[in-house]
Amino acid sequence: MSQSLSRALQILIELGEGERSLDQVAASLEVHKTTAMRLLHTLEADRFVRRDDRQRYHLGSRLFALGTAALSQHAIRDVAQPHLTRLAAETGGQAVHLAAYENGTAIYLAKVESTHSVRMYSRVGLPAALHATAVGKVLVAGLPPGEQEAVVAGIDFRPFTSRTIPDAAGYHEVLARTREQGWAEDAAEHEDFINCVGAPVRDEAGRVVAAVSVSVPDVILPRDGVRALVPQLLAATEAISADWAGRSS
Amino acid sequence: MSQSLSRALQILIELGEGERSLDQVAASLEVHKTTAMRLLHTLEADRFVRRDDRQRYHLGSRLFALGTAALSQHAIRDVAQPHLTRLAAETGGQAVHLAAYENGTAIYLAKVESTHSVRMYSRVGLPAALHATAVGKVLVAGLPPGEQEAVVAGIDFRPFTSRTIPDAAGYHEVLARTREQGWAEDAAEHEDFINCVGAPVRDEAGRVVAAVSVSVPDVILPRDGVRALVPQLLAATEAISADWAGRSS
DNA sequence: TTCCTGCGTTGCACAATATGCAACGGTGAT
DNA sequence: ATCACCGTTGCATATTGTGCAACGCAGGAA
Repeated sequence: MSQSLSRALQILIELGEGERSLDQVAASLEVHKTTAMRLLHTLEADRFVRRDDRQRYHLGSRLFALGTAALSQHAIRDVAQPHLTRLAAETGGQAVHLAAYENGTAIYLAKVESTHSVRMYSRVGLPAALHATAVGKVLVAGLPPGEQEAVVAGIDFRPFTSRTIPDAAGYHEVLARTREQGWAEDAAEHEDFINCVGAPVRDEAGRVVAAVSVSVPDVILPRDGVRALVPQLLAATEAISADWAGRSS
Repeated sequence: MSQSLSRALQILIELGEGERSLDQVAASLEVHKTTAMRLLHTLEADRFVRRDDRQRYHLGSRLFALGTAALSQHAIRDVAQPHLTRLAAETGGQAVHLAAYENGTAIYLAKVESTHSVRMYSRVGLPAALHATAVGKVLVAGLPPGEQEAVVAGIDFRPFTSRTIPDAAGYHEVLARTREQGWAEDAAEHEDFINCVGAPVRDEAGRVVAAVSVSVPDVILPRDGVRALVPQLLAATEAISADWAGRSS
């Protein structure tokens, strides 16, 4: 679409991984230094990028402001936050995530860290695998049929563990079950020894607007034990849906 | 420099203020709908922008991730954080700010909220007025002489209160005093009834890399009382400078 | 000293790329 | 039925972004 803009966005994404020099940026974009320079200068003028005294480029301060603004524009986050915290407490301090569908991906919008010192690879703003997480399944299952098909066709069924769903056929079955029962499971399909359950948040019209999941390491609770958390999960998502429906009043 | 990129950045900045339609974006950029559309589509493809079901454009989820990445790339923030918290506690729960100079402006990098329920107009990521805040004075006073002059020449001495420094002449005096005494004051120059003191954080070479300030409403402490906080402020900034110098080991 | 290597910058010629226009296709409100 | 609003498409034009080559500058090595 817009080549130069698209390149500039790639620069920002790359700078998100760490500082770069002009030549490094130019090399990874596969463009001439001149081109990279002008993009960087434009970004710098609006504080999207900053240069340190060693001439290395970093993400600029404008992104702080936009980052928090972006968070507050996902209004569902504010509505859900107290419920997420409560859900985490009720389930014994497990990790709780809120995610929403956006543009072919599921994105974590909020996270309550587990009180058990277990590391999970997730972070607010990063995408969640659509085929290997409970929130991913819930969000895809809630898409209108047309879009759903397109999205599933675009999924790379890359395995994370030995239990990751390997293909579209298996995935469609899971989606059907998810719709029937109103919640989804992730049985160590994304990270070994971690089971999750997830359920949808819906708006007044019944459309899925977000998904909530609870993640529990095997050592704390076996898979059946995690399933037993579903009623509490559903109570939370229903409460969020209710708050969401009544928000503008 | 790069026109299309620059326009796209304006879009992001504007979306930071709230949702917009395609026509609104095109109007405020003063370009044709087509142009705005292609920029928005490119931004959307990389999740910098998202469209809701009513076709309104919002900031996208990529900005969450970049926002937090940008914060963590300002390493001074992590070094300073514990000291800021302690300083706030030592001074009786006052508001404490950390700011750094970037590209002609001072930007708030971190903030400890006051425990008194006083609202201050500041937020992480937003710029601080160079001529009307303690951090602004400290940061400008610490610039190399050449750059300092250029920056002062670019300042718009817009008054915020009746005590705001009105011109460059007065400002230069204040900068000289700031350098001599090693700290700066803001005597209700930015917000009525709020006094601040600020001091620099320096690197190994003595260059100013950031500034810390304490802000106190008149009702809590008069101006002399705020000045009495300077020793604690300096202790904090010196501790941060020391940590900063020894960080890479 | 001199020679590197790595960083960013400038000026210029070319054409690829972004732009504006005009017309179209929806959807929802009046 | 009509209007207002929102987004989309195709196309001709020249503005705009691009690549090249040469330059400046600093720091380190020899």
